[in-house]
Amino acid sequence: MNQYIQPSTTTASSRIYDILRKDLVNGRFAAGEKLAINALKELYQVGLSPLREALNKLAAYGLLIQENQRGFRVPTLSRSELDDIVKTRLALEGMAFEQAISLGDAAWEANLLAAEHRLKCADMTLDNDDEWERLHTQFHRTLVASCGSIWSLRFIEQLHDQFDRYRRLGPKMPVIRQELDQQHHELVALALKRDVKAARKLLDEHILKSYEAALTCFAQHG
Amino acid sequence: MNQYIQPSTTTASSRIYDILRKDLVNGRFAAGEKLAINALKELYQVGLSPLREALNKLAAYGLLIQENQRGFRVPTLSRSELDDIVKTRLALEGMAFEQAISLGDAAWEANLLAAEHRLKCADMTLDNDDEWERLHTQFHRTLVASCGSIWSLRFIEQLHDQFDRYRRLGPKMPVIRQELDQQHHELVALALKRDVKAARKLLDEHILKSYEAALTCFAQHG
DNA sequence: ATAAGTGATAAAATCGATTATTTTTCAGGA
DNA sequence: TCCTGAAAAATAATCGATTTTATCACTTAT
Repeated sequence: MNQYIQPSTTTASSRIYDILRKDLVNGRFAAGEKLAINALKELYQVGLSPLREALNKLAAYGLLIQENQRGFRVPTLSRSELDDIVKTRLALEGMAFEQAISLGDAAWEANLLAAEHRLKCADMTLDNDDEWERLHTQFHRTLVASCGSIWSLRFIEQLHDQFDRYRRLGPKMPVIRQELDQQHHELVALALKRDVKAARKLLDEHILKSYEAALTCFAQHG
Repeated sequence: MNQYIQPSTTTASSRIYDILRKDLVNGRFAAGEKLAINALKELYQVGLSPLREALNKLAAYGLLIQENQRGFRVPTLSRSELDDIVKTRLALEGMAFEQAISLGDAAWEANLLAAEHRLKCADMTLDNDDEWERLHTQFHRTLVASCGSIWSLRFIEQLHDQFDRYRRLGPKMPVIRQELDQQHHELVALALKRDVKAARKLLDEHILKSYEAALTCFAQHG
């Protein structure tokens, strides 16, 4: 494992960080909203110091905006930023996937099959969205895990969180969702066949299709 | 300006963040070293709360490693990580530069010429390394500034900081330095000519040459 | 009617002290 | 001599209170 991953025993600060990160990605707070620190303190039943440390980390990570003497705000959403996120994902994730296919060993293949299977199982049980989201994130992480670039993986994860802020706002789209699920399967198949070209092409399509889905969040909301 | 930039009035936390970030990039603390928070408190004459907030942000940014209940450490340096940083820079910065040349307007051209000129002036006065570093960073930031992708710019800046941790450890190399300075001038010339292909090629060479210089930090140290 | 000032209120940032955890030290036993 | 584990010391994390800064409602002057 690499030195940039944190765990070991857990602190109030890291716990609240994980929770807030998830809540921010899930759109629990409105875009542009100012976070009232004292309210958060009550809401999450946590002290001021660990809370502020978590908020500071989230701001450095890009899930919050920090303005000196004015606390923290949720970043606004815009079509142009979504476009940027998607373009950057296409480039970074595409390269990483190609590398991952070239470099991936048997353990990676096994992880990939396992991640796909777990995701498929979660697809069946229609409730428990949270769990599906977790497995979906894990699946995409596994796709590129063997690319060999710690920094690319880091950036890709950050972009996924940003992208998901948009995607999870939109309405459920069973048709698109089904197509995306189908692509998950095909991505694994192409990856295992080491068909770099075709896999890359399909990943691009996959990202663009989910972009399509994410775009609908503007139709509904602002 | 974009919402991810912070300024306005300044707090103890943001002040100490800027200082620590610079000191970390400059190698003031040894790689792998554990930071004694109380010592930092004395050293920078700052309270515990703002200091911890700054450290948390730096950890999220990648200039520190945070381990629960064990405080903060300076990330170690390794050949393989440097390779990763350089490869990722080549990809991200290369794309961004191509875009920047395509999209840059007259204001960008003016900024570019200004940044180059300031850097050249700093080249003359051999003392004041800090100022040169600042202008050098600013020059490279300007090169890609008009690429249109907030997220790429963000990642590129992060990678520059990481790269500079290595570069600034090595010995001064006047010959390579002179070649790099020459390339700065040529990069501007090609960018203004909108010669995307040649500019991209030169930027790649530029990054690889500074990689060469950064590599020497391993010859000296570990 | 608008703009600039003023005081009250709310909120953010910071401090000093306390609590929890890790690390070190050292005595006792194999 | 080398473990082992308990006590002591050091350090990280957190809390509660204080200070500083922004915000809002209101007054006064242009």
